[in-house]
Amino acid sequence: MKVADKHGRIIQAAIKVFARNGFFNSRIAEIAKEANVADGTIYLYFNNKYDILITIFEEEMGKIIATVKQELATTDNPCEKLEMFAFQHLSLVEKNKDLAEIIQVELRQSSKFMKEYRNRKFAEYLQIISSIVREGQEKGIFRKDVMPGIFKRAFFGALDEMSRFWVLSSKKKYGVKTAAKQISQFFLNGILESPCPALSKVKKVKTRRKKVGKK
Amino acid sequence: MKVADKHGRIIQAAIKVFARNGFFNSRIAEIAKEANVADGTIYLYFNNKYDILITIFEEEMGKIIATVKQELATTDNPCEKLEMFAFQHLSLVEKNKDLAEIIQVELRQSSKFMKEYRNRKFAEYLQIISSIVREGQEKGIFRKDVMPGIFKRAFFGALDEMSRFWVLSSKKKYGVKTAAKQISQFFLNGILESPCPALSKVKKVKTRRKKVGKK
DNA sequence: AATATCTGAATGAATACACATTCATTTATT
DNA sequence: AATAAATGAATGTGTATTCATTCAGATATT
Repeated sequence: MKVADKHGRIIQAAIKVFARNGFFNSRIAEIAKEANVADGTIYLYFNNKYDILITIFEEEMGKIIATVKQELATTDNPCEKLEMFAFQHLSLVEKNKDLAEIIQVELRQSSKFMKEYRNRKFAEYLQIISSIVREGQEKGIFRKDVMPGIFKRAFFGALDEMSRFWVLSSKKKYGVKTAAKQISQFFLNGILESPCPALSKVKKVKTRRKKVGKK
Repeated sequence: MKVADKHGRIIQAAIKVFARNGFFNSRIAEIAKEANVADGTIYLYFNNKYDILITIFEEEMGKIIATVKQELATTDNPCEKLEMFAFQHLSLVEKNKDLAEIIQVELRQSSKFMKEYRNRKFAEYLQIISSIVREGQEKGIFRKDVMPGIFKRAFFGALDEMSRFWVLSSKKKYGVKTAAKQISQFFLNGILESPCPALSKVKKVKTRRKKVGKK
């Protein structure tokens, strides 16, 4: 039971190798070597190279969603939930650099199948955010004109880009806590010190123009 | 001068084909066919397949940065600049779906070179955002505790994720204007209706904890 | 307890094939 | 006629996948 669990070893090796070279530039032989397994052995556990990638996503993403949901259940304050989500997300990325890189970089391959696939799993993850927003709106804490569907993407996107920075550059200028705090504060309070001056008396009339409704 | 400009035709064909299949799943033969050119002709204009991708990025990204900078010069109100940036970004994505998909999906390939590459060009683009923030802070409009380096990523990330949604799903639930308006409002004003209740009297002491200064 | 038989997980050399790139030839331009 | 541009069939390489073979351990036979 020490050298066993080939499945797990292959997955872990693949995460490492895919993160290192990218999916298309990774050789099955390299994964096999990393896992201390023969090339052919991989095909006893996976149908093909692509199947390994899918499995990584499937198995690991599930864990993440579960972890986050569980953590959020410890408070019912929407503001705090948002901040917790940010912190959790960034922490998970930091703890699993290789996995994060694969999810961020490789799973964006435009294969039709992957598009669908990513959507399904991600929908669930994004859903967490929009639920928080709706909860906050019901409690009268969040503005009613905030569209949860847009918000969830904006919030996730902000975290995601911040992660990418870490994943790709590896030299972190900001800590997880600082980043999580800042980002959730942007979204909660905005960045305005005083009300914005000209927005009412604007006259530019350049490209953009239209109403969008006061509120 | 009608059937000429092979360079341009190849680039345009490649944008289409890469967006359709992804870089690695695209065949030179397919690009050649799409451009009405012989396979070999492509090698009269480009060193190799990868060179085509680089060129797409180099040529098109430059145009975009120029356009956005020019547009922002029409106002000196930081708030408005932020909203214009959002609108411009999303508009450009909408107008160039294929290109947007390539920049979003393909250029995230983890090849070492591309990492560096993306960074250089993107730095310039992100720089635009942080400049707006600093300008706003100097004018006393934006809060001083906002870190421009984090903000630029958060803001760009929010727009980027919104774009991805459009690029991948193609069925737009929200218009460009609505999205740009919402996203810039999130960042300017936050989403709070009333001050958040518990944040002061929080006791959870779960994972996160730290200050960041009142203001 | 010793020996024979079976089993299927693991191996890695051999296979098969897709496709980027080349270049001898053809076609257009001057 | 000379030069340049374009062609596309042929080449060669790289690598995912296969499969005949091995062999450690389980099970049966004596």
